Amino acid sequence: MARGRILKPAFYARPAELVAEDLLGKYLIRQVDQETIAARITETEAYIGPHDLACHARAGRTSRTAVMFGPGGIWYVYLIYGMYWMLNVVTGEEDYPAAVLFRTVGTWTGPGKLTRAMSIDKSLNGLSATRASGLWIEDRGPKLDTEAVCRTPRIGVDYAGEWKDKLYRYVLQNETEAATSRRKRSGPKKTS
DNA sequence: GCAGTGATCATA
DNA sequence: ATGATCACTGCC
Repeated sequence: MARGRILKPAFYARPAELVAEDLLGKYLIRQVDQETIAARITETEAYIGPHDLACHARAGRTSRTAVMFGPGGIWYVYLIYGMYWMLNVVTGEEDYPAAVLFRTVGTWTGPGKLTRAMSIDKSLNGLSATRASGLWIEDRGPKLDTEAVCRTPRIGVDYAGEWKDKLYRYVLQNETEAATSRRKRSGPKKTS
């Protein structure tokens, strides 16, 4: 049963950038038979609409992308490289295709590893993320004061022209990690 | 650095 | 029907 507040459709019926950032620190809950796994969300990516050349919906509505045109708050799950299930949640209003990819939850780094660990596959495609059944997301309290949101370009979208550099990847870090990232980004300091 | 693996999509 | 392309991972 839910130990936190289940995120409602209104949470998802917003632009993907906002949903992607707000999902950080929430919990992804998987229930199969009597077993429940809960994992904190620490890395997401936003695919913001048909004009976003990294978004699957750039080619319009196809059988694969049809669920992206559904209402916010349903799962979009697809197979990549013949091996890995990618978990996304649809965002925005009905008929506007956009989604957020789950890239890291709990201790599983990488979108393919988290779906394998949580037994997530195509059978969840198109189902609701807003009911305590199978797979859903809960708010179990605010982010820690020691945590910060870092934005970077998305992974694996080099083909997307100007869209490959947009800062649509969101990572939840503690302050120490965030400071290290900032230092790396600004380059090594001159010492003499 | 690159192979593995299969659905999806454009082209025909 | 065929061939290219992947929102990845693990091993070299």
